[in-house]
Amino acid sequence: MIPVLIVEDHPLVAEGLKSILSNSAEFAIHGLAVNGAAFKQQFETFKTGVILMDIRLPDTSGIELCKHAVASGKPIKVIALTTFNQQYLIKEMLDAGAISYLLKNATPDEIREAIRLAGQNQSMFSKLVKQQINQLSDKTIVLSKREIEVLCLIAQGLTNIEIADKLFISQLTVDSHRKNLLLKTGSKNSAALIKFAVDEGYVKSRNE
Amino acid sequence: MIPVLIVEDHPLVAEGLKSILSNSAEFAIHGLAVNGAAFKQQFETFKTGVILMDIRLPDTSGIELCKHAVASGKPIKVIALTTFNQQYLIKEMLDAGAISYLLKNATPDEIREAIRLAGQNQSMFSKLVKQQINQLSDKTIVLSKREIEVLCLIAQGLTNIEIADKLFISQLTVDSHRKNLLLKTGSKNSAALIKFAVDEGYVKSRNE
DNA sequence: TTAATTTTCCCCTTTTAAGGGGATATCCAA
DNA sequence: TTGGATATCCCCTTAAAAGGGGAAAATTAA
Repeated sequence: MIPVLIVEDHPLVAEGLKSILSNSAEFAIHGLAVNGAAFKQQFETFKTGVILMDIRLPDTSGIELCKHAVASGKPIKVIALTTFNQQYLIKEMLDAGAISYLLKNATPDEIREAIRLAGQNQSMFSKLVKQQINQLSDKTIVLSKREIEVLCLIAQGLTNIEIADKLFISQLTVDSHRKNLLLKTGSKNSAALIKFAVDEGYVKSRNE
Repeated sequence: MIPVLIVEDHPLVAEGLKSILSNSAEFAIHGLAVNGAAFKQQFETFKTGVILMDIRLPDTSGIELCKHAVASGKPIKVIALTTFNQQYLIKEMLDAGAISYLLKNATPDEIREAIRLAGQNQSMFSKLVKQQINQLSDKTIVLSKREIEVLCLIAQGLTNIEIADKLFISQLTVDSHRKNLLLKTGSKNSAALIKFAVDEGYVKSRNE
């Protein structure tokens, strides 16, 4: 019997998880935390088992909570369960010590299997997540702080001159940054660059 | 007893919905459709009741299915249930005949209440959706089909000449569309336009 | 069957971005 | 302390987008 702690702020998804885990005697639901505060409280009495961890939470991020859980030294495993398939989130979550990373379109069978595997210290990733992880090792696009700064201003519709004014640097410098952004991201022009930026989470869409 | 047809491709959410509706004798789940094809089949035998309709589906959109359902003339009500809070989706869904629009972070109580209300021909909207609807009456940005088509190609990084080739129209026409897009959306340039497009859901982010 | 919108096409000029280099301080990490 | 990346600045040319019009078919809606 594997104890499971669910961290999930969407009631519907939480309900779904409870439903698919409670049909079987294999799993014992320790509790449901709808935010970081609730999690920390419930984690106190959680001695061993598996945590199903949402990443975006009202008051904090699942990445922080995962670090918290791992740092406790308890024999627990964290499975990330989220809608977000961004490279940088996957990387941070795995760096934080998560053993598996599933997307929310996962089937009940996949989730149950991931929990079983976690008990045996084995990983499991959604197909799309695997692709992202493979790309992680190949070509890691690393944008510098300044480049990200410029990128965000481009996304706001500023021209190079306006960006230069805002950052107190020469227009030529902004020009360089922009060229490097296109080069590094493999984008053909500003439009494609911004699309990339939103996809990769450098620029946040209003709906994320 | 209200018959309910669920249209939802995320297994977890579907499971959650089944769970919160099956506890009560008030609702009778007619079926679960995970895509448009399945919906059309199951809709054949659905005489009256409420449809919980996801918008983004693997093979079609909930907007199309809603139109289909309304056109049938059967005494049914459609409730949109989705993660997307974009103005144009809300508008299209309501235009298609949906009575209510809920976000997926809705509570079980809210969902049950929305179904009851739908049976009495009354609407219900999530808080954030209400805000969007209020803004709708103010300034409604309506992009034409062709404009959206061009917009998506711009987001892919194509130049006007490439878009013209792809759509078998003159480069000058694409130029016009692009100008109108900037004008209608109030964007200063392509970068801002693409940001707007992702925000409003005209262009899908990889992570949505 | 009008009227309105959409789609298509065209003129013009100016501004901005993109593509091709290069160069020098600075800062960070091996 | 010595590379390597970063951030800054500069040259050049070409391509593309933006800004300002206008106008005729084709659809769509009233």
